Amino acid sequence: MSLGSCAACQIDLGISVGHDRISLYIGRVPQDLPSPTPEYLSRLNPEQRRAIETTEGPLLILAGAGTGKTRVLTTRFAHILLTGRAYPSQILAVTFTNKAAREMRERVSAILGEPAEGLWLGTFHSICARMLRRHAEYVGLTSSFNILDTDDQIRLLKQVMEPWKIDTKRWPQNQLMGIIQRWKDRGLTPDRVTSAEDSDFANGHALAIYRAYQERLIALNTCDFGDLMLHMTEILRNQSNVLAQYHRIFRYILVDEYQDTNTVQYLWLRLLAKREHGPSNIACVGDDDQSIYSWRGAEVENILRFEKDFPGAEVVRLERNYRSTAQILAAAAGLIAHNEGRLGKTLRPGRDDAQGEKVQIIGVRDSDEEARIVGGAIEHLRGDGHSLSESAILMRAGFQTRPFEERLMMIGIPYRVVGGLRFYERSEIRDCLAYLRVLSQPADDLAFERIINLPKRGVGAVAVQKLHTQARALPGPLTAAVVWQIQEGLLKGKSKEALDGLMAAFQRAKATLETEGHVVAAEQLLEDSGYLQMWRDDRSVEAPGRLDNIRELLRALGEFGTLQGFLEHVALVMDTESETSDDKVSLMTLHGAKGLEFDTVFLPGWEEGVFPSQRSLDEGGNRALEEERRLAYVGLTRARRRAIVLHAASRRIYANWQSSMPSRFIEEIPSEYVQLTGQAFETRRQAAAAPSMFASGPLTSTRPSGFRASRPKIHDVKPEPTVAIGATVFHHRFGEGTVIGADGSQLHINFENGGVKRVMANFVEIRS
DNA sequence: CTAACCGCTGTTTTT
DNA sequence: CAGCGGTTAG
Repeated sequence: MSLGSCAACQIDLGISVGHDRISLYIGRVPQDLPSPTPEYLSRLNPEQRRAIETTEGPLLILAGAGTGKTRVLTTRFAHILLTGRAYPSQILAVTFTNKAAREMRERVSAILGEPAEGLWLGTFHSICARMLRRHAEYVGLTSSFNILDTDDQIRLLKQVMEPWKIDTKRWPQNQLMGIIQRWKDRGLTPDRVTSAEDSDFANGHALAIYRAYQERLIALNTCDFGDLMLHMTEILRNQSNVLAQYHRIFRYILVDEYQDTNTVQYLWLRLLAKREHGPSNIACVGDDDQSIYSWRGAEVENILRFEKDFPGAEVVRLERNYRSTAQILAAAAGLIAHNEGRLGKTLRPGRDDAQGEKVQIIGVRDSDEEARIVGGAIEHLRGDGHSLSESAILMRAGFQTRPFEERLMMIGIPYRVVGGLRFYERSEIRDCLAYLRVLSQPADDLAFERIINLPKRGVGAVAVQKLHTQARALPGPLTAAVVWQIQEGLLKGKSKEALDGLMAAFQRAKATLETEGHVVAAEQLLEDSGYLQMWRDDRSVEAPGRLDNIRELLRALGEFGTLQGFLEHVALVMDTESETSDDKVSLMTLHGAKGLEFDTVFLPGWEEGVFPSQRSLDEGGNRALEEERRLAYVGLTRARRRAIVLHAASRRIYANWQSSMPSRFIEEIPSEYVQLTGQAFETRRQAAAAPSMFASGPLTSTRPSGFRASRPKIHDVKPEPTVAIGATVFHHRFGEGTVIGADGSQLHINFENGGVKRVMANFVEIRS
């Protein structure tokens, strides 16, 4: 994005045409808006207006679910512009998702009546990337640095770890990656990690490896995601001239989803917001009750602490909910009230609708029945004229979609799984991207390694290893090592031919890039390197589809002015705008559902161990439980009219059946807003009678984490019966059968009409 | 350097 | 159960 500058006001601007247009527009404001209440401020409630009209000084907007948060944020943005307080380029607006950024941009445009361009509006990462390209040299990068994906990060770390000879069985690199990321989330460069922050990972080598990893990233002229924030924050901390420059630019700062900010994001914001003279015009919108990303480094404390960080901050609470029925709101409020350490907010119905339906809680036998009931209910709703896109099935984990997909497929209901594998994550796309990355940035060894033997060129691991040694000696990137080896005649036979050809392809593409542009160059590179031919020769069923995807990639490439612009888009945006127009039921995780709403929401799998997830509880104790509860709250508040919670008495986890208890969250919803159906009564009574789970269950467990026994346990609702071989038993699904063997509590039963099956003993009734 | 096999390990994922 | 990574055998 090229920025113009405006001599008159001494600041960087967006596209200067935009500047002219906006300033003209602002100049007309008094005539255009004669009434004291401009149109865009009408029909807002008093709190919302306060959140918009309090433009000066720090402001925290606590916006509960469905209280018009996005509307407030966008109107505030527009209000600042329309009242002439700032030019578009003087407002910094940060979101977490590209979707939120896009939405905000569109809605601001709608209020302004023209496209909003040249704004500092985007995700934390995209804005940092944009800044970092300008100041890359301060951290030893050049402005054309590449951004690595998670896959490359792990591969790079693996390489870096090698000299330490660490037993990756005991100390998996994924875990170390996690530690490094947490450090980055907290704004800790290797130099800032104190001994107190250090990890005992691999006998205390973690920090040294982190340092080496960072050095390697710089050498490759690359960044991982965390670096975008970390480097930029470091620059703002150390380079007062750079910081001053941004202080001059940004008059107003808007932050969305503040409860999800991590420490670096907080530090970055604080640096930008706190200026030597003048107030901090920073407005943060968030909801502590919807903080569900602590496992990714988010610190709820940031929002809880806001008034201390920014003394004199105003706090506005948005509590009028315009989304859900009174019943759903009351149920959700009752549930979330079980959390401690909240800022405290009570959602009130904002519209005078009827009360609506109670939250339905349905107990079922197993996951098949759960899917059958949900499928049936959706069919029913469709029969009553409701469109499928108004229903969603929200679950704790991605793999839970499986039975629902099967069922919906069987009964012929179209569905869409949101958050599955994304376009840019497909292997053929990543291969192509690797080619393009090398073209744009020959020092990107990771990209080069991915494609050096793809298609197969007879360059194996051994050869690559040799190149690495070579590259280290030179020192330089792998591509340079290859060129050198060819020149020196160190390569022979097939591998020489192959690498010669590959390097020539890059050379030609580079030339074409200059003369005919990046699209032609990309196409030529993929052709000359033999990559496209590889798929054409592939006789498998997927091959044609993959070629289609590559064609799509090239088409998308054409939408960008430069190769680098495109690569940045891919790295940061990752999301391909999916067709939302089709009438389909949405299946997604609760995390994926944040910010969305549906008339009807199905919430399956509300069982102890599943939701709240046993793993969370084991690892994070009470903190994690509260986060799980917030997740449940997010789930319930997605529903406009109907929320249906389901729980199964037994569920197949991996290989075997496990009986499970209803989630404690079900208990926690006040009973007056709930309607129980099916076996719920039964199971809950059993649960209450069974000593334990609710009172002193695994919540406070001191069991060491990571131990295999910590996986979801079998909750013995009934005492385990002892069954003799030869006994006749009855099973609710398979009918009568004869016990022919046993394996612990698992019985081998020969059923009359189902053959031999293995069944847990407490699932059968003994007949004789 | 590839192909077959064993054994382990299973959340959530805005960027 | 199933997918992946790592090892081993050809």
